[in-house]
Amino acid sequence: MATIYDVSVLAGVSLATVSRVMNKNARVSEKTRQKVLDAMNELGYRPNAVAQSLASSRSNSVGILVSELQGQFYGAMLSGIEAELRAAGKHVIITAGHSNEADEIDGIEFLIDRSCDALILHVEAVSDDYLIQLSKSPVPVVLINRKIDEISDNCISLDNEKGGYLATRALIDQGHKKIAYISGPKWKADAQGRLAGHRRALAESNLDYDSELVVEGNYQESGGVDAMKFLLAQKRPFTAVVCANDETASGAITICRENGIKMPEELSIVGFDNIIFAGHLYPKLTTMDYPIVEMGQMAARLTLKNTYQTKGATIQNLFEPQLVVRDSIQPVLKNAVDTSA
Amino acid sequence: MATIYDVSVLAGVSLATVSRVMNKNARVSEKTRQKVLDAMNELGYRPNAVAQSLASSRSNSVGILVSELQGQFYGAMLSGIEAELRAAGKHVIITAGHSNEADEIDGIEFLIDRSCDALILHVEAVSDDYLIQLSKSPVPVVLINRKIDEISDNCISLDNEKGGYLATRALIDQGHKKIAYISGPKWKADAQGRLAGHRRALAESNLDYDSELVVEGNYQESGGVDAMKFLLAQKRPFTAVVCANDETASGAITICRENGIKMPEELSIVGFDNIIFAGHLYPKLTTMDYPIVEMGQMAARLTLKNTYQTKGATIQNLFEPQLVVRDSIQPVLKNAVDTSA
DNA sequence: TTGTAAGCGTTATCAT
DNA sequence: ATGATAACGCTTACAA
Repeated sequence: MATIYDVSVLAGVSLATVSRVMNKNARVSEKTRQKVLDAMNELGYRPNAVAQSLASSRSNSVGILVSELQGQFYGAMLSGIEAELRAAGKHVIITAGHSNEADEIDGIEFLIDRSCDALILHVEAVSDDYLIQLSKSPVPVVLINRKIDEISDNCISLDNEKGGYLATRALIDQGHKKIAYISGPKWKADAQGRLAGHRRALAESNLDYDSELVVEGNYQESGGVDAMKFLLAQKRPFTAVVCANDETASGAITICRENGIKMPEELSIVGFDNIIFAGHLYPKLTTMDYPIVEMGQMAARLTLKNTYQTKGATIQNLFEPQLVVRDSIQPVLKNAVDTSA
Repeated sequence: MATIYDVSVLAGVSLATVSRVMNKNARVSEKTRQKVLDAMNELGYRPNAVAQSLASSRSNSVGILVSELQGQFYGAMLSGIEAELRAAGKHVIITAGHSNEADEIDGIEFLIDRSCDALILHVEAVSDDYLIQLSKSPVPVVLINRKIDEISDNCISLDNEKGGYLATRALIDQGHKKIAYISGPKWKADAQGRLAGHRRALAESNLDYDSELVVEGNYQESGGVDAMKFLLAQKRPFTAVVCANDETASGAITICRENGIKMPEELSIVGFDNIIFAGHLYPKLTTMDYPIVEMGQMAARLTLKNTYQTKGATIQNLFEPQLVVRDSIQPVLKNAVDTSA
């Protein structure tokens, strides 16, 4: 592999000059510029990124930490970020935090150690304090799906509480009174927010909050499956269920169908996230749109602005979820799930 | 940020000694070892990964290139790889190739420039020659979902042709004779393989290959949607359709339902990949299982073996797809899609 | 077992 | 506009 030295020799100039033509900033005479460029071509020269990083403590790449590599939500988020960054000529280093503190910290340190120019994090387990501290370090950080007041400028987040509220509200507006809820893992902030919104909607309409109808899932199909089995086994009537995300809803729907429950006639369902699949479920899922691709782009844009001085970008820190009405809800009739079946 | 120098001073030893305790290989007296460890702790020392890479041309991380960050298939693949590698203490740098040659090459060079110790690639656009050439370079390469004879030891692939064959065969066995096919992008090798298998199954049973019933999709829901619309508009009868992957099937199913076509009574459908969602579609999708998680793990294991001398690993290069029967197919009756509807 | 010192391939500060 | 040369933080012969 040719080095900058080889190029300098072939071009008959100094190392410094070669470096200058690579980093377009400094002025170099057009003539020597060409000589150098030619030499580079002839040698098939490619700068050693590691050496560049060491010398300049920049890397032209931003580190991304996401909870899981799997899942439509994360996939969409990564796509949004990557597309925007790549368009700006930046590269992306992605790693996973697995929703647990040790892995998240490990991942963050890995990214920093690779001298990423900036970080975009979707972290769940790590504490606010840690992040506040982190944001004081030299490497710019953008948080996605998390809002911390002290560093709110660096947060791109969704109003989860409002989403939970709107989801439940959609059901209440259709006359539902017994509304079950399959939550995400309760230690997660977004799961808490959504559930809080659910409770607010209930309270606002003077509906009781029945803790027996609230069960914790895992944001995955399997959680929806288990939770719905549990709800049905309880034989406690409900006419609608809001699921903390679409995967959960999908699992729940599967179990309902296996139990011969007609949707939406006998049971209305609303999901959360509006992943691509939501529109292909049967019944097509009414859900809260989580503009995760746009938010990913926004996070990237914020990074570009903070770190690479890209200008002209308007930053939107808080996004609003929006109800997407499809086929999975309908007005309540006398259609409580027959718990004696 | 503390450097190795700070540690050496505090511990009262030389740089080399500190380096030695970090790289457990060389022998260091237990006493000095402790002194160094203490100093590291006291300073909160973290080695500079970039400097390490530059000096040693190793990075303890492997580069992964995948076509898209989005999609259940890629997500599963990434998870499989990452889990295995992380368990071995290796990190992962992920980037996307977007199924086009320029981006794929760009991504590969990016990874090499980061001095990844090895590469695991899911590439589609780049030529065999390029990859053969690449595999002669110092950095070990493992290819996933691609088989190139000259470097078959480094390939972890699925027998796509057999999968296509088996999928169609399942339908033929149920008496179907008019079988439509929604392909993946025809320039992709796996799409070609699957379609070839389809044709072989047809030929074997003396069924005509009707090119009017073969339409090209994009491996996504949208492609399934468009393709099925097209097939239905043709008013050319068929009693079954095999879709080149599950997303495609999902889109196709949506359109069928919108057109009042009963599945599987009026139309049998089989997918390919067996992504998680397949079991939650309605009807539950019969599909070819693509053991992508295992294959990802295997790719990781092969990398570990080649690059880090991990031993005791048995490598399986070729995987077999397997039919997973669910609810989306049934024996043919007189149930051709009513094209006069 | 431990220390010395020469790289690794760039960038960046001074001179010129 | 160009050239020397000292970092950057670590690894690794080679000595001791």
